[in-house]
Parts: sequence; C-alpha cells; structure tokens
Amino acid sequence: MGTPWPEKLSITRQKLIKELVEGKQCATQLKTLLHKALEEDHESFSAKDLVSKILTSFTETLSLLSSIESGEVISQNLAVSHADSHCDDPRSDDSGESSRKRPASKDRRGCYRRRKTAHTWTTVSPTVENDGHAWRKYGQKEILNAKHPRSYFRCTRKYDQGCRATKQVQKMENDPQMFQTTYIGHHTCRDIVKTPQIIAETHGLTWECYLANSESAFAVTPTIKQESKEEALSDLTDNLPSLWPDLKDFQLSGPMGSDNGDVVSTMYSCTDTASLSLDIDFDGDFSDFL
DNA sequence: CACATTTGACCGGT
DNA sequence: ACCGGTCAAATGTG
Repeated sequence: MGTPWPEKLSITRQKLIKELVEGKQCATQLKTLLHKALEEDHESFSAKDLVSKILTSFTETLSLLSSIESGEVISQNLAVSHADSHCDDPRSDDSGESSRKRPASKDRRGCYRRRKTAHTWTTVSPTVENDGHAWRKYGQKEILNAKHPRSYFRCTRKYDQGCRATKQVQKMENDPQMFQTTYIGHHTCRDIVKTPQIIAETHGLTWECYLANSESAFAVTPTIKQESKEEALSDLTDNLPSLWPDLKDFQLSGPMGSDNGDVVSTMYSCTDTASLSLDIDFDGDFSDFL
C-alpha cells in the first residue's frame, strides 16, 4: 500500500483551505450584517459590492486550489469508484451465520462504508442554523461522556441526487443554548442555486431569499419527492468532494437562516479531513482494492 | 397518503 | 468488546 498522496502537501493544503474557509465565512457574516443594516436605507451599495468581491475572491481561490489537486486525487478515486460500489457483496461467505434479529431478507452487511474522506468543518451557534439545504434526520445517539445526544442529518437529496452531505448536531455541554454542528462532506446536489459565482457577484441578494424558508435544522424543509436507493449515484459523487462544488455551500452556510441577533456570535472552525482520519486515509475508499 | 422523525438493531473501526 | 455512525421498521404529522 503506497501512499500516493504527498503528506506535506496535504497538510499545507488543509491549513490553506482552513484559512480560506474561515476568511470566507467571516466575509459571509459581514455581508449578512451589511445587508441587514443597509436594507432599510438603500445606501452604500459599494460596501455590499466590496463584500461580494471578497467572497468571490475566496470562492475562486478555493476552487482553484481544489482544481489543482483534484487532478491527482480525483482520478484515483474515480478509478476505484466503480469497483467498490454496491453492497451486493456482503463480505461474501459469512458462513451462514446471517440471521440476527432483523428479517433475514435484508442482509445489511457490507452495505455501507464509513466515510473517511469527506471534508468536515464545525460551527458553533446559538441556534441550529439553516444553510439553505434540506436536511433529514436519520439518527440520534447518546455519546459517551456527553450530556446531550448527537443528532445525525443527511441531505434530503441523498438518493435523489446522490448528495452525500451530512451533518451532526449536538447541544454543547456547558452551554445548552449553543449547538455544535459538524458538517461532513459538501453538497453535490444542485438544490437551490445555479451558479455560485454569479450569485456572489451580481445577485448578492437572491440567495438570502431561499433561506427565509425555515427556522432551524430541526424544521427541515419538506421539499423532496421520494427516496429510492441508488447506490451507483452516491458512489460516484462520493468521490467528488475534492472538486469542491461547495462554493454555494459556503455562501449558504452563513448564519443567516435563523434570527438576526445570532449572526455575530457564530463561530466556525474547519478541520478538513483530519478530524476523521489522521494520516493517509485519503484513500479510504480505494484502499480495500489494493 | 406521502413525507419526516424516532428508535433500536446493525455495522465498521479501533 | 465497545463506541459511534447508519439503516430501516414503526410511528408521527400534515
């Protein structure tokens, strides 16, 4: 098992991205604030424009960065994505010991792989923020040494469009008013927005309209149709995160959706891959095939 | 009825 | 074996 990924580059890249993401988040917040402040009296468009420009700059840098690297990573990942795919190979011969409590018909073994490769970042905010995407709760867990349970959400477009974005929300120990939200993976669904770049620049206001929909992550916007399991789709998109179609993501993940006052006190921290898997593990997916 | 949430079982990693 | 993430049947909600 070679490690195709140059480690130092990877670390530098992570730091770089982290910085950029933070900067962009701040710009997003600033934009939000500005927009709210200036909405009544229609002045200082230049200020808004300026923020938009800053945002665009971050956006472009991020996408450039990722496109540079994606050349290597993506090609590797994609090569594998076909191979691994489905769960119709439930680790093969389980020597007939397959019946537990679930109906034997549904043998889930091998049906899901734990993700290791997704970008993750964390926000802490007094309300559960809405990032403009529809989430669906799929689980809740008591966590060891934690007072409050952790809730698990996935994008409602998971089966629909193969979007693999998920997030985990947990009330904070010492401050039950605050929620820590960990986002894992970027949305690959084209949900609301079309071209992030354009939005940042010219239609600065439009995206905010979409956010006015719901209040909290717990009130998920009921927008989806139905879910049919399409493993192939999700497998493909699983390997896309390096492409970072997240631009819209970061634009939308601003603390906007909720009530006004909370905006400022939202904190962000981006941990990228590291929090889930320390070293190599970019290859989490294809390592089983080497 | 079609969707979302709840909740305990299942699964993979350590 | 344990822990945390995910699945999916049961249940809730409009």
